Amino acid sequence: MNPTIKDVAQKANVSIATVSRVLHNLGGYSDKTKQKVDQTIKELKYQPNAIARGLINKRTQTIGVLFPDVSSAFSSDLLHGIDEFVHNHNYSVVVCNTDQDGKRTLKYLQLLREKQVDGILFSSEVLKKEYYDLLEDMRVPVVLISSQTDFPNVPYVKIDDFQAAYDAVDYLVAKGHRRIAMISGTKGDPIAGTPRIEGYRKALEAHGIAFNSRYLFYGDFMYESGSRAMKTILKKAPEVTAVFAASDEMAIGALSTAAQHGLNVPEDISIMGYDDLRLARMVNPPLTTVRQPLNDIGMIASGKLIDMIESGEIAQSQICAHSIVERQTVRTIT
Amino acid sequence: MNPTIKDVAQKANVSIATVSRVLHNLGGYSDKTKQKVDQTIKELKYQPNAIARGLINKRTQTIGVLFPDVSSAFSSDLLHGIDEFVHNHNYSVVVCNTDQDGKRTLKYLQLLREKQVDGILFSSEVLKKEYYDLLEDMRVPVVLISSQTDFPNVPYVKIDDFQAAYDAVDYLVAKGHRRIAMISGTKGDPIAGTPRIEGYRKALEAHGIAFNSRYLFYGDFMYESGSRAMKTILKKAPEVTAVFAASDEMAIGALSTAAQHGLNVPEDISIMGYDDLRLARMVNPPLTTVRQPLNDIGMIASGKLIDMIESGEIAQSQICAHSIVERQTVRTIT
DNA sequence: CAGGCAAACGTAAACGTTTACTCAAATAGG
DNA sequence: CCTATTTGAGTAAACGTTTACGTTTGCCTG
Repeated sequence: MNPTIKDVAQKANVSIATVSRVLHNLGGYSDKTKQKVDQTIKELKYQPNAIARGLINKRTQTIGVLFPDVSSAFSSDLLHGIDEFVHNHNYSVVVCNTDQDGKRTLKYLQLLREKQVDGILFSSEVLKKEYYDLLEDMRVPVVLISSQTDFPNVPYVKIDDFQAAYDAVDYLVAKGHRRIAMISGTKGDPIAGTPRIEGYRKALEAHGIAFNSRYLFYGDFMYESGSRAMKTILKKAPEVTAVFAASDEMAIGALSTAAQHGLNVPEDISIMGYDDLRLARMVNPPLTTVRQPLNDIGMIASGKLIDMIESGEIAQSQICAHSIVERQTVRTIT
Repeated sequence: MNPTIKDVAQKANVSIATVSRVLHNLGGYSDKTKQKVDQTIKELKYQPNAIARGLINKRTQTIGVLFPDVSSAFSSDLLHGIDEFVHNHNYSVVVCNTDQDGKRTLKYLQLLREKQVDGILFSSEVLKKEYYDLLEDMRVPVVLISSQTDFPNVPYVKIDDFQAAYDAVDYLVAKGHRRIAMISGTKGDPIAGTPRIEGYRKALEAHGIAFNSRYLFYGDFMYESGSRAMKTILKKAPEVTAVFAASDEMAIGALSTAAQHGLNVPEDISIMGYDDLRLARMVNPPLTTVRQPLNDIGMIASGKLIDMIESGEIAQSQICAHSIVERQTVRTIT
């Protein structure tokens, strides 16, 4: 249907090898032939077939990206960075939405294997043994995003969750708060759960504030759960002056609930988020939060992955810098 | 490296044709051979190579999706629906972020061609002649999302923008508003711009309210532009009682600005959005808006595209139903 | 002017499948 | 028991590239 390299060769009266050579600037042909070939390529509007190429050099110039939820603001910020970097380096991205479902994840991994992707980016999920085994089998480089693992040869890029939470709470304390509640992520989550809780505890302790389990609440990172948690905070621990949420979405849920209960933020209660999604700037008042540079993280992870693909060497994990972005949901208590 | 069909054939003492046959349940082999083959497939952990398969049947089971901005909430809602449908039908998705840049778009189209995608989903952008020509050349089915075209053989799926805007304004009028401003999208945008403005005008006229160009403002669908527009509304047309924004993001920008100017929404001014992104529920007060069923639109468009790929026939365009979702940013004026 | 060498190009195998064609053995029909 | 048909299987071409290797030509050197 589409013209092939063979068509070009025939029309230009050369062999396909020659066409291939001029296509790749490999030398071994005269200027005259180059001209002739270039010319007929234009005439026929010839486009190389990446599939055929992939078959022979065992490279598809494609990477697979797995997200627990593509439609979340978190994932799409990451995806933006990934897409940009990856395309700039002549790769493409195929996205898969795991829905946090092990079966689905495994299925997608199989799919990516069949499609011969050159590497895999695995985001925001813990790398289970069964995933790891399959990945090992595939002999394909993997890098984790916003996650972490002890399995060998799997670098990750993320921020320091413990430190970020610590800094957030430290910030709150510096602003004069002492009765600080936390809306944590999913209970037992070893990546985005426990470390952030630990950061919260340790920061409290460092300032001589006893950890009070009545001030610790669990959500699932989503808006509704933040909203629910805030309701119980308001009921059971109304003396709290500040709430630290382990995600912006939960923080915003808390914010709305507070407002709906007639509280002013930050006058009556301070709220601090985690992530710095685009959202955080858009709510009102704008959310003070700890920033994960998601776009950069996406780019860095892609960079590492492509390095691994092209060099065959294992990249180093990287901890990116977080920062606190002060907006208007935290007040100073005097 | 990985075992191929040939390895399986050798180990099982059959020909590769036989292996291929049992792989595809084509019949023409005894139970005994099937068992033997299935067995060795398991032993070798054989996985078919989709690249080789793609080369021969000229199908990659992959579709390309172009977004102006993958990281927008709008795109990611669409992507969610697309991803789900597409994967359920044994295709994969490769995403491209055009940044609304013609050069980039063309480049991606080329890329998708080289990668031999089976079809293309083109979202939220007008199909320029140069894109269309290239697409024609590629001989690949295309369907437009949230866009429209007169070019033949390119179906689209979207809502009725004129009617949706009309209904929104009609709703506002029914609530007693008469001085209604509009924050429109990009000036001259033939899809998401003009028709919505027309809906606004016509709805006004239908109720005997004269269109007043002082009440029409232009943004670019993004948060900041809504915010800016609101500022000028407040300054130049403070008598306005309701603002209809052509996107949720702009509506939310307007909302924040109103709040920052000490106005209560909806008591002092009503605001209505357009899209019903996840965001709309999260701001506060929750945004009244006209809903585009983005997830469904993504699924429907994917369905049409896959139909076209598999049947070779051109699908019908489809206008999806919009609806007004009442939340708390519009008040009744008596 | 023979010999050698580089430049310019062609030949063909390989990548891992699918599938049209062929063929032998088994079975069925008369 | 012989022929016709079906069943079970193998052979090889094809998909569109890349690339190792081979071949031809012309030119330079001694």
